[in-house]
Amino acid sequence: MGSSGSGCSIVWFRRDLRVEDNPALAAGVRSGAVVAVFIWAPEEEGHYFPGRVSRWWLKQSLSHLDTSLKSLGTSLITKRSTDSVSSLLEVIKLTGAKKLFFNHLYDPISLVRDHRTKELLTAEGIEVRSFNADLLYEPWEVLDQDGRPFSTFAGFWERCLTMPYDPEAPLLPPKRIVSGDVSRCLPDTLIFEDELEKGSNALLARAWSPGWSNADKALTLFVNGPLLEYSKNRRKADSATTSFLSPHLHFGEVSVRKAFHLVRIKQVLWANEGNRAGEESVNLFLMSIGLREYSRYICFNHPYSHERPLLGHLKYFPWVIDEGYFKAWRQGRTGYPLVDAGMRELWATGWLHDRIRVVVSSFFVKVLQLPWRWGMKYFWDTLLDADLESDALGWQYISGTLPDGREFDRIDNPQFEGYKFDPNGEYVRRWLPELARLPTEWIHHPWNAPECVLQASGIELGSNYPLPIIGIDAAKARLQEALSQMWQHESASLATNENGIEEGLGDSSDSTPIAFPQPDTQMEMDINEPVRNNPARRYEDQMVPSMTSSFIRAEDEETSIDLRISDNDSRAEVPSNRNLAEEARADPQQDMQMDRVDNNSNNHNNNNNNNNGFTEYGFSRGRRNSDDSTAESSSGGGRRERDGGVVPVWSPSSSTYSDQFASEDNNNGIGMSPSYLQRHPQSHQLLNWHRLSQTGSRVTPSPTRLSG
DNA sequence: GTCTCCTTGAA
DNA sequence: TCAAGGAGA
Repeated sequence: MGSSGSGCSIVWFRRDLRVEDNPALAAGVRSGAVVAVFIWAPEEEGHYFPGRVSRWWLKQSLSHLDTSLKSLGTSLITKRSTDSVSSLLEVIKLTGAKKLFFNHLYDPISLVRDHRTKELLTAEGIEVRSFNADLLYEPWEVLDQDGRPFSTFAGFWERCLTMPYDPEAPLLPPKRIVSGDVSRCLPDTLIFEDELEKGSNALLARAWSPGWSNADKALTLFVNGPLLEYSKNRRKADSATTSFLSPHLHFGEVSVRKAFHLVRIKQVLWANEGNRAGEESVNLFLMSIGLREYSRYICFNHPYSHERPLLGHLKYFPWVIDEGYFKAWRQGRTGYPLVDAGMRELWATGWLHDRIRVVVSSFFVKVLQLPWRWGMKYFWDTLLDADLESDALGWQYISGTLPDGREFDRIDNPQFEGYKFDPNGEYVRRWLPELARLPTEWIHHPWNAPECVLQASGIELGSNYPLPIIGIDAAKARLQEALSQMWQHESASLATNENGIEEGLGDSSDSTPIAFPQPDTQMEMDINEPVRNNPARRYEDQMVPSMTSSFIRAEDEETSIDLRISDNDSRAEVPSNRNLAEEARADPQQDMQMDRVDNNSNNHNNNNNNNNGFTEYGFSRGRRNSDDSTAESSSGGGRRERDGGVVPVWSPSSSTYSDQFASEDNNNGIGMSPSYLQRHPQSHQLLNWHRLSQTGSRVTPSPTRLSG
């Protein structure tokens, strides 16, 4: 313990559970003795307390990391906490550390927490530096020609692929770590699962191997194997040809940059060979990496995106609040075999093919018309790779609340999708044993099957397999009706507002939390459930909402963790040491964006009528300590000041930024911009006219004109 | 063959 | 929307 007390560094592990290509760890090692810390403070996550399978993964991954660290010369200090920052302070006191290094996260809770950490520790005289370990490019690096964030994935990704500099090359693992003095710092034993959960989790280890070196192996295997056929196979629900990297990526066990570089090498190789299929596969795989990047990008630029739609055009949509529907969906008893098979697979394994995620979530939003946040929360609770940013992006995409999202009023028919993704019905038969004997001809629409076929297959619709919960035609009709209701509400509200009457919840209806249903006591699964044997309570941890440890009451949910600044405020500032030219452009909105910690005091004027304790915080990544800008490069490139550099933070500054999504109304998410209208005139029917007229757009808010 | 209408896929 | 592709006139 060479340097006890003489200023060792804390390396704070979070979702970067690897020793390879870990810039924070590398910086720690470079600067001397290291104390590696993991703090388990799930209560800080509010609703988003990790689900059972996710906690299982974390447990394995931490133990794997600890083993690696031990072989390098130190070990992982684990702390159970309800407040990460005070736990850090405690560890710092006990070890005499003088520095703290960590890698960036981009979800809103982390941004607030990390900023607070930085402020408090800096005030204590601790040097705090943070790094990019999670993304190819930091969100603030990827901007359009006007220096603004992109609003569509295509633009964003195109820019990423044509950046003037490549993503940083991955770092090698340290050869050796000098351990700081942790003799006074007792690790806590972390409890990630109870006895019941242990039983449910027992089988997970057969299919998955958490831990960074396993992740590395999985990456290598994928790149040298299924990657080539990725494009061909991606439409098959049942194929084992996806990368299976997502849980590894979620916990940062594998570096996205490493994956990117490996895949790029293949791309060059295959391009030289003229292997079109291979190139196509690479592009598609990189695109899915890109979507992950984009999810962080969106979350950073719109930190409420896990709570609220980015587009406000569904503000008045009358969602169906029906827990019976919700339950049928969760249990895989909707009467649509592909949907049901997917939901049962999710239930049993915590995993779902990307295509099937689209199918079940689209069914949820369009056919059942349940509020998307319920579905997102259920995914959060059940997916092995549950990831707030990615899931928020996915559900918003499906719900059509992104500028480049799907059309809201187009319903996909699960029957046809069934024959597309599962043409032989194998997937359905695996997860719905009650349909196993049904001929392929009927497997995706048993309700059409002749009675004699059903009988021969041992199926009694409505008894051992449900009839469709709602017909697709009925769902379409209901959706149209709901949309016209929405327009009526919208115009009524517009009229009210024009009369100068403040509409009490006008700004919050879209975002008004439709509270999560009360937890069921159990799932009452009467289906064949392949993996378990103690029926009574085992599902409890998967209930939506699994908020047992949430400190947030349901009625407070939005105001507590929604961080509901007006979205003018919520757009982060440009880092103070970067992009100054862009910042300085003479655009009034940009000027407002320039408001800073120290000189802004009038930022709550933007009809932020749901002020609460949190609204005083603006979203700012800009206020960096001067030491931040002494960025050194841990990876030798040095072209960018990525390392030790820009910290995405919240600050008490409320930058009143408003980007090209004219969005002075704080609750409407992005709002629609004129350019969006030009690009997507078809979406006009879904627009919020009120907002349009406010944006200064020349578009006449007249549905007849626009829809014609 | 070519024009139109329709469906489908799409981040 | 928008592009692509199939069916049918």
